[in-house]
Amino acid sequence: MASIATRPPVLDGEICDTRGWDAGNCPVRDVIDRISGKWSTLLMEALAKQPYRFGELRRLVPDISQRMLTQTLRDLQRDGYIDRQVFPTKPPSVEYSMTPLGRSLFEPLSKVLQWASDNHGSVKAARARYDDGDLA
Amino acid sequence: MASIATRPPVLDGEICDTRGWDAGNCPVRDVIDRISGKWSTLLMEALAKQPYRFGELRRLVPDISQRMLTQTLRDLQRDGYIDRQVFPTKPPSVEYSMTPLGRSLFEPLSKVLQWASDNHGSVKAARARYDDGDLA
DNA sequence: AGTATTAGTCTCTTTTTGAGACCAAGTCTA
DNA sequence: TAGACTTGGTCTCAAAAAGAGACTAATACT
Repeated sequence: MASIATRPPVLDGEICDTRGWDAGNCPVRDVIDRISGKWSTLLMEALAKQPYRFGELRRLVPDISQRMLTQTLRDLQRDGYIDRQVFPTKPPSVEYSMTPLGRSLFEPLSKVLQWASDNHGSVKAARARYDDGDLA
Repeated sequence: MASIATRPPVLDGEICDTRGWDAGNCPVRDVIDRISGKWSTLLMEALAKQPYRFGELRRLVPDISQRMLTQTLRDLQRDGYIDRQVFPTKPPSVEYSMTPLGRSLFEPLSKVLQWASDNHGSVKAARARYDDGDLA
């Protein structure tokens, strides 16, 4: 009922029906939630090029804490994107490298990274516009 | 010096030189950090299909809080990915829709989403393997 | 009068993240 | 030989972010 003025029509649940999109129980979310952290893509980008050791990654990403580096690497390893190999030296050294699964994910992911690089200007411009307060 | 056993060689800063990759001052991070939140991709995915109103999005993503919905939408709007249009009805209704910039980002992004959907099984398998504790 | 709607904001609690000390075992330096 | 430095972490504590839920104003419906 109701029909309030010129309001756009309500289209309940159409998305769900069209592609079976149940946001609450979604395999895509299960995967994406893990790689959408602040550090995941950054570390993937590094390891996509070559294997790195713990300390090297820490120097490469200067503003990550050891705690988050450890944890993010573990998460990526758990999901099968990277491999962890311990060299029994003194002190022991640990090398992280990308798995085939990781590389297969990084392929589409790198396209997003490329987009970000290409369109950084547009995004900065949009931010400036928004911050100048023209909400008209 | 040192030369500790069979340890892989240290390749300091190679990544930086090769592609000018300064993780601390990186335009890619500036863009990625915003869209890598827990809810950003989810809302983009919804709005890529059609415009939605605030309450519709809330119902569509049942486990998002109003607070985070408001904030994530504002962030996406600020970066120019979505548009916010207020209809002066009583009570007022607000419609969110994707901008051309948003669509252009969603193109590569949807590939990652597709990958997640396709490879959910492999990721779950990797997790099971890891959790079974075979760190051999 | 009472209830429901809209799109939020405000406060309070819980979770996540960041900063930094600390660890063992060995190597290098003085 | 004492002291400092290296490795890849873990532990604790403080700060920041996120979640839960109450609350708002103006109006419509019952």
